[in-house]
Amino acid sequence: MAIERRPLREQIREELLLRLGRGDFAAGTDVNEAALAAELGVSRTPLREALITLAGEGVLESNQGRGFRFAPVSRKEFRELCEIVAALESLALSTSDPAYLKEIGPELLRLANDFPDPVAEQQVIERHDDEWHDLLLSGSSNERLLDLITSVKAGMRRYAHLLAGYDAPLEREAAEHCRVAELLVAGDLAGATEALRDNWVNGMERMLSRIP
Amino acid sequence: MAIERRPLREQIREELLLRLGRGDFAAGTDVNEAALAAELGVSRTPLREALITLAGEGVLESNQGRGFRFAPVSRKEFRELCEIVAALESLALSTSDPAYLKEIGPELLRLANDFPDPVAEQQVIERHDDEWHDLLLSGSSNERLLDLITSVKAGMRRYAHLLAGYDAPLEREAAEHCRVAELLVAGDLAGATEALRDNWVNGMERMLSRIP
DNA sequence: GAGTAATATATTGTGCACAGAATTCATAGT
DNA sequence: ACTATGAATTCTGTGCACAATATATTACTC
Repeated sequence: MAIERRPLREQIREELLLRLGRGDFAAGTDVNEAALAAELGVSRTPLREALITLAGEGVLESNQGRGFRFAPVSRKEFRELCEIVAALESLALSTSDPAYLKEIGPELLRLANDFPDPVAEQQVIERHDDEWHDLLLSGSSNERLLDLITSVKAGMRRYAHLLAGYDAPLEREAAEHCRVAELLVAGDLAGATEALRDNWVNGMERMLSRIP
Repeated sequence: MAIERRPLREQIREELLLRLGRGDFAAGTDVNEAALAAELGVSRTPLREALITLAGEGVLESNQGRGFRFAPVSRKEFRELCEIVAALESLALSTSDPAYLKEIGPELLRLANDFPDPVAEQQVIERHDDEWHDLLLSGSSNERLLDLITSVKAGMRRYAHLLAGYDAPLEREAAEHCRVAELLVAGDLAGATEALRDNWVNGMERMLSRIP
């Protein structure tokens, strides 16, 4: 058994994000610290530390005396988050080394074409999508930017389960990823950046209808 | 006496950011929780909560078993932060209501021309600059974006005291602010966005030499 | 019966204590 | 003198307890 040698607060944070992605927590509901701590088998102290981290990422809101609650979801906020991530990923891509991007282009193309089956679990699909974006941005030397993107994306997890079982857009998503990869192979960095932004905007529009 | 009715962790966070801006903490040094808590007159619990928040904003780093330390500064990271804020503020400005921007244009112009005396305290200059940027972005309806910008700027506080007493660039900063405001009054939103990005890039270059 | 005051309950915010890890210091051995 | 080993110390990570605040319930008046 590989014993975990990391602060509990980080493990708790990841566990909560996992459950959030599964839709275990309803948006807008209060967090009962004692109950949740007992369920996780930890004390309130590291749990609260994880909650504070998540509040900083926009997953939770905190009110004086009322503790934490899962931030409500809305079309408006989803649009806001997509716009932010689009801008940040565009920045990361446009400041990456073109030579490196050309090099990983084929791999990106392969991953895009190798999109998982629509009947696959939501988790699998998400992981595959994340993998593609991570590879795409792996050439950026702006570490702060990559951290920030990760953080903002954590805030988008709240919307993950709302879009489960939505197969139709998968092909379009794959097609758009291919387009980005092809432009990179062709050495057109500006075009690829534009295509990436379009991917986010289009993906956003596709998903918006599923949000209350 | 106005009794504070907010969580201690938030008050502590602000106090630490204030001291950081004054250069009270050397970059790269460890935080001694017990000592700092005693100095602030609070217990370690809310202090740690504040430290965790600041770590999420990039002000601090945390290592297992070694606690927190003030993140080291570097030209590379300063450049990264400027690029990020430039992109985020550009996004905020470009998605603002043009009519509103035209309306506040004159006020922005007035503020830009009314730049404080170079001999003024660093604090005063910073506050004035922040005020201008806040007003500029006040037309954005993307609340998440505004929060994010605030958070990233908090991470830049570590560089504030390194740039104290640097009068020469003040005029150029003012001139560039004027240019943004004039373009907004003229109704050229795209141009203003571009000018704002230039302001960040130029400001970055101006300051880079002062960083080790 | 509705509205308000008073009480009880539940839950957070903060302080505190202890165990365990990391660092420092001392000591012994080569 | 230098390295290595081990003890002592410092400090973090986590659990726990209490006080303050918010919420729910009851009692009471009109």
